[in-house]
Amino acid sequence: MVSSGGRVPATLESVAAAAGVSRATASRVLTGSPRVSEAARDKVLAAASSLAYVPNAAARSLVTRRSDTVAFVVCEPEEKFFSDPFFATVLKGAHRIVAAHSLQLVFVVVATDEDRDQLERFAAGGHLDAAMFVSLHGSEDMPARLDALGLPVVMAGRSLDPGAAGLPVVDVDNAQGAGVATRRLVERGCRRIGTISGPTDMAGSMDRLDGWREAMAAAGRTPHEDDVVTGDYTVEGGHEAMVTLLDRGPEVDGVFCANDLMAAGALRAIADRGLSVPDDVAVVGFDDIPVALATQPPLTTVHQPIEELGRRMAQSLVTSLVAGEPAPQHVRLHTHLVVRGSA
Amino acid sequence: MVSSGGRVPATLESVAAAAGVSRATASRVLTGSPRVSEAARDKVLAAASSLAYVPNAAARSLVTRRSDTVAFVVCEPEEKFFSDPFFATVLKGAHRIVAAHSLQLVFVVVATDEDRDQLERFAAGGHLDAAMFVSLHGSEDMPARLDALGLPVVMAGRSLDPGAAGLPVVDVDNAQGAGVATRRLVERGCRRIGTISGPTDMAGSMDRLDGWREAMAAAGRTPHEDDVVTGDYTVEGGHEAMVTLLDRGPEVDGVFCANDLMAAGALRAIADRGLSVPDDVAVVGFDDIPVALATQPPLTTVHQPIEELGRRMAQSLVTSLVAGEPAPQHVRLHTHLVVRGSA
DNA sequence: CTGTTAGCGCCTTCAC
DNA sequence: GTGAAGGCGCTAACAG
Repeated sequence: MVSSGGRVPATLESVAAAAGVSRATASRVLTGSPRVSEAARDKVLAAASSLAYVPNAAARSLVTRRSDTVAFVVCEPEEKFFSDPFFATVLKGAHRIVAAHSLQLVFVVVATDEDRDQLERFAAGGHLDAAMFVSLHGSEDMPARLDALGLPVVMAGRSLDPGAAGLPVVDVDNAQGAGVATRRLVERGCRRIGTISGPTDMAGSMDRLDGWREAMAAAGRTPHEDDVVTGDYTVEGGHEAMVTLLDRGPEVDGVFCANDLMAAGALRAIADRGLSVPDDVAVVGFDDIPVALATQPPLTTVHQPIEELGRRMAQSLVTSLVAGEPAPQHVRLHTHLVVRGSA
Repeated sequence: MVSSGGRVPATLESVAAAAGVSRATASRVLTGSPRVSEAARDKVLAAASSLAYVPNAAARSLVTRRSDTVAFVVCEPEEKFFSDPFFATVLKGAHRIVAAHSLQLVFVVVATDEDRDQLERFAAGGHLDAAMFVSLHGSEDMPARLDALGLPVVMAGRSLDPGAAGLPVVDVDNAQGAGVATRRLVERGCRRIGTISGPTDMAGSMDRLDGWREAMAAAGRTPHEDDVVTGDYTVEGGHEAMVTLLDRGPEVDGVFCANDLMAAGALRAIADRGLSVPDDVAVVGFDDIPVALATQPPLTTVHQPIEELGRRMAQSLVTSLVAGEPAPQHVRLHTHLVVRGSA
């Protein structure tokens, strides 16, 4: 408490002096080395606390060659991602685990090739000990590039980049989730079931589309290509896509949307047409974010454990960082259907 | 390109050697010092690029005593904040500016006193050059504590902590925005206008409530205390609050909600009652986040420039960090009413 | 304009 | 168990 507004930074040197021991011993105590006597330990600890000692991060990092920093990388060429609560929830989960291990989380956005190079040198410069990736589009190569630098890496969902094959992934069974959603529509008695898919350059989108296709086939349906419209995971995109779907086939009476935001947009398009949900058109979403409760009617949707996704990614990095063990190659989380009013 | 998967970290020393100059000169070139000859500069730059040299952050930080790191601090005792897109949007704006100045953004959540102490020592340890705060509840003292450490600080919205008086703030005129919203309800002909406020321990919530009160008074209305219900900025909270409002006064025909998420919940409660919006009850929200487009009907709401809020906060820190100038004490952004279907 | 000389604060062999 | 000494990679005077 001595130096509250303290202008004196207190170094290991001063702590050692105050404790009447050498710098080496003080260091041993502070890093938790076992080879120190009780007495010395007590004196050092007392001195450190009375001087409000805080180890200098840079100095430590310089010699340990670790930054105790983990990156949360958002690969977002189109910046739509941010308005999706999905993103914040993953971040929250990741932060929780990372903080519990006294690591710091740096937030990085990669949109341009310049950003990519900058991130790579950032990592090469020793700023980073590991990185987790979210919202991977197309053949994003940053996971592979950082992996090549020797950093532990993990991705939320597969990457379409061939170079990323074999890197740790945390995801849910998108195809299965989509299948459950589609089956709900079938069992409800929908005659013509369409789908609004996510961007075609994202693995998860494609898996959900496949899930829809498979479930349709399993139900003996042979969907027309007109019943598939590609969206962009936004409310507006979902609205537009639904308009298209309705224009192409006014008899559509069931729709599986690849995320809740698009489902919310679809709901609005349906209402604009004077149609009612779920009687005229039943709608199922994916994610189960808060907006699913705010729509009219509330959304029937495929729940995925978003926060846990973030936790598991962080856990994966911590495992290979702290424990030094290899990270699990693929963690797959479970989804389940939450039935509300829209289907 | 030589050492792509390079095991050789390349130091300033090696660059200098390769360029045939001293370490000092190499350093001057790399830090952009003017006092270097063309020739030397070229040789150093060539050597650096051919060796894929990346300066070691820790070493530099150790001597410059700057970390080039800015913290984005979320003071969130109740962790509801994350599901609000508001949060992600501020983060996005802040990141943009921070990245443009080659600073890194570390993401910090403060929920417990332990977190507070940890953040303080993190800052004291030289990890941080500045910090911006978001979602300030009650008398959160971290802004003041970091300020006491000598770090530039900025807050999104006022803090109720007396110690934070005088610290830089970026916000909108909440009272005015609430007033515009309320007036809309009055002009629409609503007879009994209620409000769902935000948490009472947040300055912005109280300002919006005041704005409602003032506008009511200006319109010659003397609202009953029953017409004020405190919410928590979540969809569920808004739903509950609306139920209460309707129970207490079924004649309520206008409601100002302190944010869009609560407005979305209110919409649902109204629909559950078999009432229609805006004919039976008109609703105005605050924020203008994407969910405002997803509700049925879409929300009439007070737009605030959320991303700009983040940009301005970052700008404030950059100003006092890079330019060394004092940050603007109070930046106030503008709001405006966006009329959609709900009022 | 450039090289030389000192550390920045800390961890870590290496002897004792 | 403990101290002495060296050096991580870089910048910043200080001379020339």
